[in-house]
Amino acid sequence: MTKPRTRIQQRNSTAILEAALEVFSQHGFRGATLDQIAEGAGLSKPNLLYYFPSKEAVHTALLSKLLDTWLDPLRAMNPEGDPLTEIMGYVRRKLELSRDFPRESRLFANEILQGAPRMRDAIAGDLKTLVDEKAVVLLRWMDEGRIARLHPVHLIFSIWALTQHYADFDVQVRAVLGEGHDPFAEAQDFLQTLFTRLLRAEPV
Amino acid sequence: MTKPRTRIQQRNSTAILEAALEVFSQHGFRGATLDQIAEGAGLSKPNLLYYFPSKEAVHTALLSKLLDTWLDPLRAMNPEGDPLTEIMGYVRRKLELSRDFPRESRLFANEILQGAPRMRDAIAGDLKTLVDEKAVVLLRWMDEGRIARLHPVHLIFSIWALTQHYADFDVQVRAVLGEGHDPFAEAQDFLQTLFTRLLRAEPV
DNA sequence: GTCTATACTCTGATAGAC
DNA sequence: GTCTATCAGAGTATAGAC
Repeated sequence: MTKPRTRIQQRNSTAILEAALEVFSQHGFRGATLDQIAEGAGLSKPNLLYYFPSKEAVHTALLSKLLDTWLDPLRAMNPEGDPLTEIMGYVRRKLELSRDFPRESRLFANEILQGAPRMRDAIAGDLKTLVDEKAVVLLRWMDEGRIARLHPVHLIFSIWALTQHYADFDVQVRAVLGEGHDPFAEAQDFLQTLFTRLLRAEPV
Repeated sequence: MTKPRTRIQQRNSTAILEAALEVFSQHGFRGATLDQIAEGAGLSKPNLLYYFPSKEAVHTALLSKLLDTWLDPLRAMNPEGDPLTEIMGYVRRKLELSRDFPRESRLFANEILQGAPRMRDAIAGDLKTLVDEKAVVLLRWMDEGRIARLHPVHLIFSIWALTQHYADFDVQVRAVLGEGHDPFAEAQDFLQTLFTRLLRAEPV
């Protein structure tokens, strides 16, 4: 169902993927059921399987759309820009992704938690390539003394960990903060401060 | 099966919980099956259900042991100690937990990802209480000018996010780093640097 | 205390009427 | 393109022999 032609097909395909995102992101691949997805999409189970040949196919369709979106903010980090501006922009965009697409974040988290059985290649391939490329840029900035010296790949990990935490552990974050908080607004401030302090070039 | 009496019961109970940890941490509650757990424990499925009345009971037994262990490092942060030493000690111990008990970390992550259906109370209760208590200590240290001023609860979140990332996203971390790395040793160095820079009291 | 056999439900997937 | 009916297998749980 890669190229839906009619409007009905378009609508149902979209409804299925939307419902599947909801279910897979909450229960993981094995914990999700076609019944739940079909109900969420307002279709019968056989009708769902008319659009996608199997549960696996629905999941794969979701994942393959995901990685690209996920990496866009890192791709957008400009090697020719101002280091601190570029890195802070990356942090901000990544946190916005967590805020606006928490289910996608959790879908990804579930996949990695389970050992990435359906994403191993993409991670060891496209993802690693992009990170290596950006690590070179970060290293150059460090060599030029424009940001503090740190392990560039772990620096990227730290951005992932801190931003995704607010999507993946949202329930815990809200429970611990208590009432009357805006977790993402506070996180934006906090991470701004954190990375500014971390990256400020050392006075030599 | 809270108080096993014979040695066989002790051994089987332990084997079940060990196997269940393996399965639940990888597939989440709904994705895990008693078949897998029974096989891992070397028991028949009915025999497993002799020790625990239901799948739910096995899962609950695991979770209730977990939270305490998980909070110990934070509890151990001494209000009377040297601020930087205490916080860095907490970071180190938390990362060691990730390294030594990655399955427990993933079990916890799965539970939170799924909206913490079986841990909501514990999180809004014991966990929040402990965090609030330690946040007061951190605030005092900040007021005394002994560490930099930051939102204390988000500071704790950042420690959780950064340390748990190395357990929960282990597959991704290793894939991106490539061969010839010791993720946890590198993380120890990296986080040491990160938090030292972050917390160094501002020259006023 | 432990096992075999089995009841019963859920799940992914298919067949075939409309 | 969509539905009803249905299947085979997996899933949780129980009964009852030993």
